[in-house]
Amino acid sequence: MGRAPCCDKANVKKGPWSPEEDNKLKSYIEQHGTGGNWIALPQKIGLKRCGKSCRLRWLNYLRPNIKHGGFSEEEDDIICSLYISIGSRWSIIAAQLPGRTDNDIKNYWNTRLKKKLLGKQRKEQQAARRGSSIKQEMMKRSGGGSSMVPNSSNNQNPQWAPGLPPALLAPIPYSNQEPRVNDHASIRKLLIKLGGRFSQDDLPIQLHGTSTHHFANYNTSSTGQQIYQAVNIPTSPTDAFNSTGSATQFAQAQSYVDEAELNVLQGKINSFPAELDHQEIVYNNPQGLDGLEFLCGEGMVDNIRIGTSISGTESNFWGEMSSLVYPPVASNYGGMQQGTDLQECAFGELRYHRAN
DNA sequence: AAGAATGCCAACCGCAGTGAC
DNA sequence: TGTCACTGCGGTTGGCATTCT
Repeated sequence: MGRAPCCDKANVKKGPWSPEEDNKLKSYIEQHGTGGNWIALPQKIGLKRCGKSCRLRWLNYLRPNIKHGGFSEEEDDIICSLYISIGSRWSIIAAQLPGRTDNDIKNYWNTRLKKKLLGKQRKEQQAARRGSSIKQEMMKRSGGGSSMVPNSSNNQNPQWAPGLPPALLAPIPYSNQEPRVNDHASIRKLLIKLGGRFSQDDLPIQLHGTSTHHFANYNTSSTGQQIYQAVNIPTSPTDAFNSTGSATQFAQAQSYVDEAELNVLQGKINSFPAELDHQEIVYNNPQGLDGLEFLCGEGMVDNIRIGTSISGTESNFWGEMSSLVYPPVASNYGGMQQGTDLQECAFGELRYHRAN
């Protein structure tokens, strides 16, 4: 049985909104609120629009404190980091950028940011190509073994190596002659760069050590591996929050600053089971990798998607992978394990938005 | 200067989740 | 417990603006 249409399509206006329509909608909502029923709203105010259309217009354009265009580099970084972490969950990403809408971010990603990263990837490929030929030449001369597995002597950043997933440590088979980003150093550099400042062309890579509300700090563990801590961002809210739809509410919390709603939200967050870990989150979110082929090659993503490494081991791969992918923004591993910090962290972010 | 190509963004569409009954 | 209506989300499209040839 098909679903009944939400409105009479024949009598509904489509296309761009006129200033009159905007005024009607805006003034009504400002005075009366949405009334919790978007479908009925256009009839109430005499608009020949679908309720969904009204909602979209309000959320994406008429709502107060909406910012359009002019994305800062910090916002770029946040978007990229979150995209790597959680994929195209635009509403969640938007929740981390006050004043931005999911539609705005989605458009920005599709039209500019992705291309920007692609451009960087191409640069990396070219650099990697040059680098690998030099490396090969050196290996020939020294008669050395595998060039793909880094070790402390040839790794520019030996501290980073322990966190490498097997798939990144192993050579990736590829069929065509076009060199892809399967060169370890290139992947590492690219991912580190993606985890750091996306906007800067030149190394050295600058990680977020400065205090922003998203990237508060990162520490160095006893093993020397960098551990990132996101103070305000919950780890993958969609999956981290339970199935009551609270992720959606979290995403909206930035704009709906009604105290009652915040209280409801806090209740949901407080009931959140915090035992989920990164592995589960990423494992259950294979679609989060969609579109990332351009970052590390399709073969890599396929391997990631099916949850197996080149070596055939699955055990620790996701944990390692997530530690690689998550870092700058969404990782609060310790907090997740403790099962409490996420709640505080999530609500801290809400407080932040509310304060703004 | 004009047409074509590309970029950009607002809006639409359809699906999935959720709650009410 | 099942059905239905509503909401929210992500993908896609249409059309205007800008750039290129």
